[in-house]
Amino acid sequence: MPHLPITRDRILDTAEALFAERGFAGTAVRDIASAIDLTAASLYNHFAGKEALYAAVLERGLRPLMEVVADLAGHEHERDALDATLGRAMAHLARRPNVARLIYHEALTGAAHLVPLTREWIAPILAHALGEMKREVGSPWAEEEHRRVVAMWVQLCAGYFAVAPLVAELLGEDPLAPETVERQTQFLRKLARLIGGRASAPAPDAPKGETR
Amino acid sequence: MPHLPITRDRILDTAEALFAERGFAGTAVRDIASAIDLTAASLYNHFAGKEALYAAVLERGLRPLMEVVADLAGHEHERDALDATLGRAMAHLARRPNVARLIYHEALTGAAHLVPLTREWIAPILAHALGEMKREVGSPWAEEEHRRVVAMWVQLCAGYFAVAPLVAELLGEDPLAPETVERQTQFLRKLARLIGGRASAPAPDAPKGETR
Amino acid sequence: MPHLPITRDRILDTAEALFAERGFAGTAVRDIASAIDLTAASLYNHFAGKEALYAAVLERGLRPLMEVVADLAGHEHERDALDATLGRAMAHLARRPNVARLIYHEALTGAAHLVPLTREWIAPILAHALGEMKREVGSPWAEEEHRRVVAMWVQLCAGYFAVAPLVAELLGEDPLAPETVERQTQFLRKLARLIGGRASAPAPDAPKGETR
Amino acid sequence: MPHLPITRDRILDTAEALFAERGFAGTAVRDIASAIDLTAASLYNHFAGKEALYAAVLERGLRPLMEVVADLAGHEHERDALDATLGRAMAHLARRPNVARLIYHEALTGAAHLVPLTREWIAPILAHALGEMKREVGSPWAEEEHRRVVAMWVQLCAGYFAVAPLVAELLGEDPLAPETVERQTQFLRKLARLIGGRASAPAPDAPKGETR
DNA sequence: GATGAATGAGGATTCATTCAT
DNA sequence: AATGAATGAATCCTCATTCAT
Repeated sequence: MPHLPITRDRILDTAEALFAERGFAGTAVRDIASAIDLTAASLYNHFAGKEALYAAVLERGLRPLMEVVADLAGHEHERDALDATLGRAMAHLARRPNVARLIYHEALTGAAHLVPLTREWIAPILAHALGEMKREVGSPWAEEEHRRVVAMWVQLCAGYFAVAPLVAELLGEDPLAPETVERQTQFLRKLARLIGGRASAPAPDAPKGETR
Repeated sequence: MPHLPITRDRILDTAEALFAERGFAGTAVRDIASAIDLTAASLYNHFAGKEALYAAVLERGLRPLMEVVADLAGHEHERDALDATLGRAMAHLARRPNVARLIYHEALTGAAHLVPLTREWIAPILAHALGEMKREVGSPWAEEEHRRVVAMWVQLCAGYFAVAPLVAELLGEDPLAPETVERQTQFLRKLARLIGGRASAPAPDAPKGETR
Repeated sequence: MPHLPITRDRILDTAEALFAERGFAGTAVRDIASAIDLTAASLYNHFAGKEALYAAVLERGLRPLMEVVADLAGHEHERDALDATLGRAMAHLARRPNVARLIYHEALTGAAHLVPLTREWIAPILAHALGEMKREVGSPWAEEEHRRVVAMWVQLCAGYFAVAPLVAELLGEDPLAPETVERQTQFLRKLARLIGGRASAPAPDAPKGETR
Repeated sequence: MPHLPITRDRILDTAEALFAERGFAGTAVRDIASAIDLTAASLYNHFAGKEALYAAVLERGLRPLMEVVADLAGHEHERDALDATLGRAMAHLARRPNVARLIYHEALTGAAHLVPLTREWIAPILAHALGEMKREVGSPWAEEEHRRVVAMWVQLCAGYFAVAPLVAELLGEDPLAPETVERQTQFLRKLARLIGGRASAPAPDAPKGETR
């Protein structure tokens, strides 16, 4: 049972929020520090610099997400695999919407920090997913299109949370509210069924737990 | 037949590229200026400031895109409307991929500049699109889901170009190459057919021109 | 006929004085700037950075000194060559005592900036001087000692000005006052005669001009 | 038989090395501390501050040197006094070359820390030395020049070690190697004989012990 | 004695912007 | 139009120092 988050974690929390909101260049170290009543100088007792802090934020944010997805890879052969993947990924992102935004910030600005991480994690996951899709029967997608399908799901899951602020503004609903997330998840599952993804054939039934 | 682009346009071009690449905060006025062998000071003879320049870039980039979409709204009732929309939007974005990235930068950082523009343009377009969808027969989507469908298409069109740099890095293909864009467009059309969008029912036939 | 020194030169002047007084690490860019009623930011319109400014100071200070010495090399064969060298070098250093101090600062801290300059200038001069000494007749110095003789003269000329502040403090006389410099020069000439330097044998007569 | 040097001495050793290398302003307390696997904070358990540490370094470095010279003053009347002085001073400085560099750093930067020490030590020594020189018979030096002679010897002894790094770089020999030091010492003794210092007349014979 | 954490005071550098020329 | 020069406000970061543990 953890106590109050220790300083280092509080810094990471704040930094994550600000980096997600303003991007790397738009975020001042001093702002991160002062958001938790710290001096910028003090922050340097915990992180070597802005870059190092940013890297730590990304690492901490992406690792669990990668693990969620990688974990899925293990149960892929089950019927409702895609349903479960969508559920868990959406649940995870709903709890850490900033991670989605960080990913998009990175993707937009060249992904310098992302590439090393993704080389390590995304590549194997992608390979696995593509393998699964190939084995699928009755899929409407040609093998050449499989990567596009994967990319589509990423866009629809992560992108939903990444652009949430704009959606909130335009549509007047809170995209992060639990019910909204749930509705979006159901929407994605319906989409999955319509386009005959891996889990298309049998059972849109399992209640599956959205992870803690 | 345009001559050498006059200074103002060259500034806009460069600014668009840099803002798209680095975001607003990450782009220095001096970098924009020196990219076309100009002093930062000179740039102020053409634009009132960084903000004004950024606004001009957005305006110039978004207006034609809006018009493309708005134009579609006028011929919506035609059979292959969605197909045509996808084709034109993708073609437009392929020519101005930076616009997509600008949109995403904006969406990620609160969309302060985007909101006024979108209030003016997006709202009516969205309303129209929703109207069309409602009139559709045999659609698998409940009315509650219509907005999600629209958002999905936006994500899949603009998002594709926005995250192009990362895709290029990860997939090793050039997402902006004409053939790649064409394949992605075909992919989206296939998706449209599978999920029974507005144009789903009847005829996936017309060849329609991709503009320019 | 030059007018008021242009800003860039005034910066160099001030920087030279402060670097000579406090060393590189001990000198704040802001102090240099404010000494001529400039903002630190303004200084960056003239020099790329502290390092670049320092390099420019060294370059500007050392080049004429090198030329004085190199020039001597051309008239080495004359009788009173060493006398003339001492006179000119001392006169030059008396006008730019900061240069001597800069050299010593550099020598003490690793000479990172000095080495490239000296490789280019000192090496040939040293070679020439050694050649002259070897040709000398009746010299009390073995060839192995020639380099030590040269080093000695450098120490006694430049060193005199470099440690001038301490001398001033300890001895209570102003080492930079013209009469004091003249007396030190005479002292060195006497020393030269005593140790039978290159020009020792014949004529301590020439009136030699101390350069402009 | 000394054990492992206790912390205080290790700090002084490291500080001496770094101050000699980089000067006072260029040396960070943290660097001194971390060089012996200590925290900067811990260093404050041993010294009141950077200034105090620097003063302690100077004190520890200069006192023995002063004593060597002062000791000489006691045996001045002996024939080979200057020979012995040179030998001991060079031997001492060869073992503590950093001291020479510290002295020069001080001399260059105003000698704020040096002046109090020198007032106390140098003044009497200087007075004594001058007295000895005056008593000398057959000296080529006028009384007015005596102080210059003393200053010359200081420059040639201490200066040799102070600028050693630059010499090493330029001449490609290690100025601190025992043989090199010995050769330089012999050179200075020869110089002493040539210019008829105090010990000029008689015997360059004494075996002299290089002190401790 | 040692240290993690905190901090005020700089310190180098960047940046958007202005203005006289 | 263009620019060199200037600048206030930041921005990232370092440093010497303190203090509770």
